[in-house]
Formats: sequence, structure tokens, C-alpha cells
Amino acid sequence: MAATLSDVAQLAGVSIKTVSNVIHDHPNIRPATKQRVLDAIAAVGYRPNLTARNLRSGRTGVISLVLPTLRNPYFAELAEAVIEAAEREGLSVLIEQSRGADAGARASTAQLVDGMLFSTLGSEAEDTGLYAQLPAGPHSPVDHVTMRNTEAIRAATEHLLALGRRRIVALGARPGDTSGAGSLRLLGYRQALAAAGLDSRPELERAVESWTRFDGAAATEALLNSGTPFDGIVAFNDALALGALRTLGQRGIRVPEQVSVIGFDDLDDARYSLPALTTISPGREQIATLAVQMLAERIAERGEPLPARTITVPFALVERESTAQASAD
Amino acid sequence: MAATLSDVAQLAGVSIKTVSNVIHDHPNIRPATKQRVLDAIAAVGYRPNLTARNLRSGRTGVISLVLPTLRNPYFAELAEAVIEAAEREGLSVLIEQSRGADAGARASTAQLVDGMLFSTLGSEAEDTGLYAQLPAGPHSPVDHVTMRNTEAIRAATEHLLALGRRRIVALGARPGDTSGAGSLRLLGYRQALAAAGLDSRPELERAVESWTRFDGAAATEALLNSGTPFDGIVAFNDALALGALRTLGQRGIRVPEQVSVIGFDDLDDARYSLPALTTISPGREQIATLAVQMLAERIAERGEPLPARTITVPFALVERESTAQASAD
DNA sequence: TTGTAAGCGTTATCAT
DNA sequence: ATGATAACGCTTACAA
Repeated sequence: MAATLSDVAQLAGVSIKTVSNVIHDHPNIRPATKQRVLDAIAAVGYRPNLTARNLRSGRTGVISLVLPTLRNPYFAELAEAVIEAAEREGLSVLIEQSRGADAGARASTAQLVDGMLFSTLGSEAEDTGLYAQLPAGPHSPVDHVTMRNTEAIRAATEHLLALGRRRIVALGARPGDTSGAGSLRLLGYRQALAAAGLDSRPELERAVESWTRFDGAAATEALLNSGTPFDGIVAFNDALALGALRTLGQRGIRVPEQVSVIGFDDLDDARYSLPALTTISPGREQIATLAVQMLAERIAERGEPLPARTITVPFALVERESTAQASAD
Repeated sequence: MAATLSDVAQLAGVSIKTVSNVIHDHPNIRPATKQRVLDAIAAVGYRPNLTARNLRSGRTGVISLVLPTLRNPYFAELAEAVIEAAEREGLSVLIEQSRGADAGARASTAQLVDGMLFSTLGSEAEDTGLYAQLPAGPHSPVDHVTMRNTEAIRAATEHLLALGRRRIVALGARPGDTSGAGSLRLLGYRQALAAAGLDSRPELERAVESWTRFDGAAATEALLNSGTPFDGIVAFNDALALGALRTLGQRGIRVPEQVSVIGFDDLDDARYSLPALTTISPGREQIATLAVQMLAERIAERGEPLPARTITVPFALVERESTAQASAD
């Protein structure tokens, strides 16, 4: 059995209040008493019972991170960043998978956690379906931390344009999507083309089912088979780009000599692909840090609810081999 | 403020005991009363306070998974498997990073979790350094779920031997390691060679700092530069193998025609590399399931401590392109 | 069938 | 400077 406050108090010959005072470094404790208590704590190996403390304080020190899957490196890297940011705030992270409808309702609705962080695939239906599920009810304000989807893909496209590429493929359009990340990124691609005075060509906008390496490879396969000529690929995420690289490699098409490829996410994998992938770094660490901080503030402000805030973080374009300047063509 | 048992009781005009009875589906409740209580629960939006329940029961329903990093796909995939297994047991998973010495002591020593699962990189020092840290003290029994390191790498090596490979590289030896996964795998490699009547050649046993894609690529680079001829690579994990594939691809060496490559872990990535990687599937789902089950049993048996158990799970060799039979050489 | 009350281990408000 | 004692919200003997 674990030792409790009263065990310590009894051994030290004081009341539990005094022990509690010592633990919390309250002022006004006689040094002699304090020492006696500290000795008693050491003697019985006392550790505060966090559950009891939580019941009193109404807090648990735990937040949950709800995401679709850890097998997707994007989410794994985000989770790691969140865990580290949470640690800095003195919080632990419970990871839950959002299997469709029940977006992580388990531990959360049951007040096991002080707050929740949601990360989605950025598809439209997903985001909207989420709000209904929130434990605090649909009225409570929700903060958002977002990335510059449109601007970043526009910058990515302009990067290829600056290399002299003119037949640039947009890889990853999602047909039904009109407000999610997919459509924002498609918009950025179109903006870049328009600003460069190029017509957008439907046959260069390639749709995929999901933003995975597999679909990236398959879509590139289909693209090649269609005979449509192209000299650049703006993939809407790194997984798609890595899939594209695989297919291009298999077909003997040289990157970056014949085709430039750029991705989005700056996964660890992007550094080790062949060739190493140029990509957009969306500011993952900052997103994680801000999200955790905002949640921590909200947890601290219980009662007086803060207004909903939306923060957008800056991105960076990371140049690697897949868009290196072709020496000669 | 969240509604409590007494709020519900007051509204329904019964005692909290009755409400509690309804919640726990106790027998002997008059249907009319039950309905009244259920209505009241719905009316105030009552959700049981898990923290209070935990304080009473002494359990939290949370276990922690301590691992080095989620950025390593091996651990990300394991974490996902553990989360799913835990969900089946009605447990939530808190993920903690073991940053060196303090192997996840935070939430754990503080009784926030009912039990802990450790997954390490399998290096020797790491494992031994762990036991001292365990919250329950060094006496408490610890269960182990392990994979067949030696047998699996032996099978991998024999797979290459069966393809006619004779100059097989072991990629991933860790010099200082005499009891960790590295040495067990090296042993399997040597056993296979010995059984085939081949001498083990030191120049074919390539050491690396860490089992990463980066070091796999670098070690393969060094191997090629050394001029040592070879026709097969047994990598001690998939990351090393994927790094090797990258270097071989870069150098224009064809896999599997000139060199056969096999890995260990069966990461999702192994399916999408170029060429797709043959590998050892170490039984990850089973490991996760068994580990969670054993822990759940231990949590249930509080008091009467079970003896320490060690379970070893079977492996499977997954054949893909990187060891396809070369048609002609 | 339902109610009363004790207690889980803390923290915090009073007194003293 | 320290000690009683009442909460926190729940489960569960024991009574009624």
C-alpha cells in the first residue's frame, strides 16, 4: 500500500496540514518541524496521490491528442512535437485515434483530461463533423492553429516556375473538397499559374483518393500512362511526392533533370528519399507549441471563457535535390 | 460546472445511491424510478467524474507507453498497435518519451497510471538502466514480450543463401553491444553462415552508430568505397535497409539483380520503397496485444503479484522485390 | 427498493 | 506556526 499524508503525519508527530504545507513549500514552517516531516516522507517513501489531488483541484494535468493514425508520419511527427510542447507546460498527453464518428470521445467526455487537441486530415466533412462531438458542447469556443495552405503551395508552384518549369502538375486535388486543405492548396497552385500568365489545364490537376504514398505513386502512374507531358510536380503533401518519386524512379524518369518535384510537410522522410525532396515546412513545432499553449491558457481560465482564437503560422520552403537547378536540359 | 450525482438525485427526487444504482445497472430498481433518474441524467447532461471514481477504485484506466521517439516509424507503428490493443481492454494510453535516464518517471511514479509499458531500442545499457527506475521498485516482477531476434535474422540470412548469395553483408552490428538486440541478430547471421559452411568474414560485418536510414545509407556508402565485394545485405532493421537501398540506387547498383536486400521490422515504408523491401515481420500486433493483456492481468491482480513472465512471439518472412529471384545474372 | 453515511487522499479554510 | 475539519464526487456497506 502506498503511504498517505496521514502516515507521514503520524510518523512525524504532526497533522496532515503541516505535511501538506511542507510539500507545497508554504511559508511559516519551523525549520525543525520541516526537517522532521521531510525525514518522515523519506522514511515511508511517500508520493502524493495524483488522483486525489486531481479530484480536489478539478484538473488532471492530462490533455488528449486526437488524430486519425500514428502510422502516417505526418501525425507521428506532430504527436511528438505536441508531447514535447506539453511537457514544457507540465502536461501529459493521452493519444486517441479518431475512428470516424466518435472523434476521441472516450477519455474526454469522461473528464479524464483537461482539454483536447484535434488534428485532422484536413478534409471538409471531417472538420465539420467534429464540432458536434465536442464534450463541452457546441457553444464553447474552439481555437484554431492553421498553416498557410494556399500561400505555401503558391510559393511551391512559383518555385518551379522560377526554375523554368511550365507544365506543372498539381498532385492531390480532392474532387469533393471545397473548403478543406485540399481545395486551399489547389487554389494556391492556380493562383501561381495565373500570376505567371499561364492557363490552368484540367489535365494537369490530378485527383487522388487519399494523400498517401500509395496514391501518389498510382496517380503518377496514371499520369504517365495518359501521355500528358509535364516537367514539374507540386504534390499537396510529402507522401504523395514520395510516391511520385517512386514511380518516376521506376519509369527511369530523372528528377530533377527531367521533372522537378516539390512536396508539403517536411517529413523526416523527405530528407532521405532519392532524390532528397524539396518541400514546404509548415511550421510543425510552432503549431504544436501554440496549440498546447492556447489550450493551457484555456485550462487556466476556467470560468471566464476566452474568445475563440485563430492563429496562422508561417511556412518555409526547404530546397533539396528534387528541384535542384538542372545544369543542362 | 459539470453536473454531479447529487444534482441528478435532487432533480429526480431520489438519493444519490439510487442514481448510482441506475448508472451501474444494479438490479432491484423500480422501472418508474429508473426512468425518472434517466430523464434527470439526460436533463442535466450528467457525466460521471472519472477522477472521483478513480480515487474510490484506486484505478485510472490509463497505462503509459514509454518509448524513445515517435519519429521512428517502428515506434509509431508499435504505439498504434498498443493503443488499439489497450482500447480493446478498455484502457487509454499516455505516451511518454524516455529521454535517457528518467525513463518516463513523471506520470508514472505519480500514480496517474495503472501500469507501464516500455519499448526500447534494444541496446544493452538502455534495458539495464531501466529497472532501477521502475516506480514499483526493483523487486516487483516485470513481464517481457520479445521477438525471435536470432532466429529471424538467421532465417533472413538463409533466405539470401537460398538465392545463391554467398558474400552477404550484415548491416547493423553494434560493437559495444553484447546482449541487446544487435548482438542477438548478429548471432543469427553468423549461425546461418556457419550452418551453410561459410566462414564469417569481419569485413562483411558492418557496424553503425544507430539503426537509422541515415546510418544505413552511410554504412553502405563506406562499404562500397571499401571495395569489398558483396551480393547480399541482411540489414538488422528496415531503416538500415531503406538507407542501403537509397545508396545502392544512387550508385546505380541494381536490387535485386546485383544485390539482394532484406530488412527487419516490416514497416509500412518497406512496402513502398524502390524496390519494395523483403523483410522480417516480427509480430508487432501480437506483441502489442500480449503486452497489453499481460499488463491488464497484472492490474487486475493487485495484491497477489503474478510471477514475471516472458513470452516470445513468432516471426514471418515477407518476400518482396528486393530479394526476387534474379532471372539471369 | 431505497436512503444514510463513511471513506478514498488531497487541499484549504478556518481556528488556535 | 500548526491543528481540526470540511469539502472534491464517487462507490459501497449497512440500515430502513
